[in-house]
Amino acid sequence: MPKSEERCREIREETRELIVRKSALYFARNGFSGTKISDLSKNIGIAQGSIYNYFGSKEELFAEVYSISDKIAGVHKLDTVAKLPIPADKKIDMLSEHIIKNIKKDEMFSAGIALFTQRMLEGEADDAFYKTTEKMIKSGQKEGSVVAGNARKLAEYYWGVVYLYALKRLYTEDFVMITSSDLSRILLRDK
Amino acid sequence: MPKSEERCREIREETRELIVRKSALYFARNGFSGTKISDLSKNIGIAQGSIYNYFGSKEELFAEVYSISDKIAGVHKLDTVAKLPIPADKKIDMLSEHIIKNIKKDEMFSAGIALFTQRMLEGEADDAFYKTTEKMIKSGQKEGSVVAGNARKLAEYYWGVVYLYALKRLYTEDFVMITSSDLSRILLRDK
Amino acid sequence: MPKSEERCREIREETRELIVRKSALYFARNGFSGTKISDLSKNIGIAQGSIYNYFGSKEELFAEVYSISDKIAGVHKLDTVAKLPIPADKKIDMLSEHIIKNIKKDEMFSAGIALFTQRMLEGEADDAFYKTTEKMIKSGQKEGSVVAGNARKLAEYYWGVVYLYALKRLYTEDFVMITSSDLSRILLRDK
Amino acid sequence: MPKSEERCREIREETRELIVRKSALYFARNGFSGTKISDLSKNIGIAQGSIYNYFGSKEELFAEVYSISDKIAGVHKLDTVAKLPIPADKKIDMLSEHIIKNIKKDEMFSAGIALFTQRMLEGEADDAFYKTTEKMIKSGQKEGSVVAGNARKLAEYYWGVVYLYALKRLYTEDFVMITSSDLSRILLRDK
DNA sequence: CATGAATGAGTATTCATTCAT
DNA sequence: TATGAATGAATACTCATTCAT
Repeated sequence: MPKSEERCREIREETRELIVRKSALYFARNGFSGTKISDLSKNIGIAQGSIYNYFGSKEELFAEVYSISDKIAGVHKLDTVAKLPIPADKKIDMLSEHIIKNIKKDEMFSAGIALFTQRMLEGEADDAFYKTTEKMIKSGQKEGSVVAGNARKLAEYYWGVVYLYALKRLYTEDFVMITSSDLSRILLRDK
Repeated sequence: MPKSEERCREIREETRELIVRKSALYFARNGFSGTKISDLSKNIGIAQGSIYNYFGSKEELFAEVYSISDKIAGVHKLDTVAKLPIPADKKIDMLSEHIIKNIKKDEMFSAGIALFTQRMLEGEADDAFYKTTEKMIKSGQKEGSVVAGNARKLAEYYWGVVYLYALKRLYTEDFVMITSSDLSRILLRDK
Repeated sequence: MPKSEERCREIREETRELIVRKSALYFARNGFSGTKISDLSKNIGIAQGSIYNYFGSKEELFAEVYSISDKIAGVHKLDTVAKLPIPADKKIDMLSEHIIKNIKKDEMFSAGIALFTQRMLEGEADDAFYKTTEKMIKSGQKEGSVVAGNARKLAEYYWGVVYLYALKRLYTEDFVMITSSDLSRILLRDK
Repeated sequence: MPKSEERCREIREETRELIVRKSALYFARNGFSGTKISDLSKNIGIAQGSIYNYFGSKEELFAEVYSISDKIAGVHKLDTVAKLPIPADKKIDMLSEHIIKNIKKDEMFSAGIALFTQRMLEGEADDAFYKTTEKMIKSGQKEGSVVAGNARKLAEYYWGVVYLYALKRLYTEDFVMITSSDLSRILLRDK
């Protein structure tokens, strides 16, 4: 019965995915210690024991969530944008627009950003990510559109602010969102 | 012979203060759930039981820490600055310098900021604080030194960035600090 | 495959019942403060944590034990006896025989009586219970078989003595039990 | 300064006495485990530490309280009454009157009775006490004034009821007291 | 001796994890 | 594989006792 076996794997994959996504939101909001497996399972709508059919431990689940936070946040989009044959300031505007739009409409995006950045803060995550931003910044500085200053600092600053608004989105209903041009202005000179 | 009542109160006050200050740093770093009373007591250098001579529960201690986070961060300094008879851009520069200097040299300041802002995020803290910043921003906008835009948004943005670097300071050794003029630039037009 | 929901409820009900019954004996003997959850769990034969799957706290468990003490003691039997179409002195004799027999043979009965009466002493329990006894006493007084005196006083006295021997049964091996006619004589005139 | 030394011992003796008496009431009401040193000290009006200047431990204090419970209850009065050259029924009436009067007017008497009887229940206390009562009962039986039955049983029964009303007095305001003749009737035939 | 803050062993409670069904 | 009751190690909290003043 190859078909049923196939279907089985599918279901398994779906459940696993469900767990990871729902957990991501919970972990992003409450942190590792602030998240109880019992809460998680209630939130997901499965039994506590079931989680352990997919992940060996809370830590393992968290690691998985961490490791896909970049996918959730769609961080690879950055590379796509970075490679476009357009001026750096355009790239930065595109990026900012993309980010602000997604923070507004997609809670999961915010969770991804929050987790990904926390991972970065703890020195675990992909340095390549900052490197790409730095490159964009340096091009912009050469082109005269980006403010002066250490490129690494500016990259950290830019993403820090993104993290900040992802957090705000996750924690409160009631805050005033910045615009994509506010965000871009971190890097871009006033015109 | 009983201890002098005066001396007794003094001792209590000192110990209480010690507990709160040391706990603040710990809570700021590890959050509520991530903080164990046993760790705290080790860190403070007193017995676990002693903490309960001053606070009824971990939650109560945390509430106290939260409630004094503004004092730890010295938030009232903002009022002093706001009242000075100088242009808004000068005030903002002074404020930014004060903040950046303290984040660099005083971990406790960062802890205060972090806790205070989290409290704000949870909608518990003093709105008056933002209000003061907003006023400064509006004056600056009239004077032409501050960028256009909703004052509340700008205030939240400014303090958000402060929070961000307080967090960075608390979590990692290794990050590139922004300058006070980077911080001021959130509000001030490029010259 | 999930356990049948029916079976689950059954298991829960059984375990809950087991905990309450075994705890009742322990609480009756040692009081609230004298009872440790660790002792209870050892005595019941389950893990400490399991108790907390059924009761939120030691206090809650105690309250439950208290609240069913009347069922444990089978206090409703009193109503049955009270309604029989026989003279009051016969009813009283039947009641006394029932009580003395059960104190002798059933430790749990004694525990129920002890807890129920303590609850009464604390003013929490069912007054209806005394009322029924009072009625029986008043009938007996009209019929000339019961001693003169305030019916409430006699009822309290009668049940007080029952409580006393329940306590003796719980605390010591070595005491001289009264007979059912000793007990009845509290209410009945000498013939 | 022999006088001052004398006075010193006196004060010490008074404080010790105060502790024991106040503790007796507390222990009688709440039992050993239900009594906290902190409550005790608050209740007595001295510091916790001070109690340890007089007693080595909570257990030692309790033992002291236990050991004087007979003095508190004035149990030796029983011997005095027993030796009077009057019929047993008169003795019993006198005893009952004394007991009921004191339960009504003196909480401390009730505490003494409660503790003394509990000690008896635990098999620690003075058997001589029951023996005296038994003798009185046996005389009364010979004289025809006391009901038939095992003297030990009757003695335990009589004092059990005394204990019961001492407890009621300690726990509640609101109960109907028996009369001394109710109490005597446990032992005496109806006339 | 009196005091009350400090102590830490003991007790209550939580929660990640296991396992029989 | 899904379930949720059971587990016990980890954690929060209490309280008898000590001790510097």
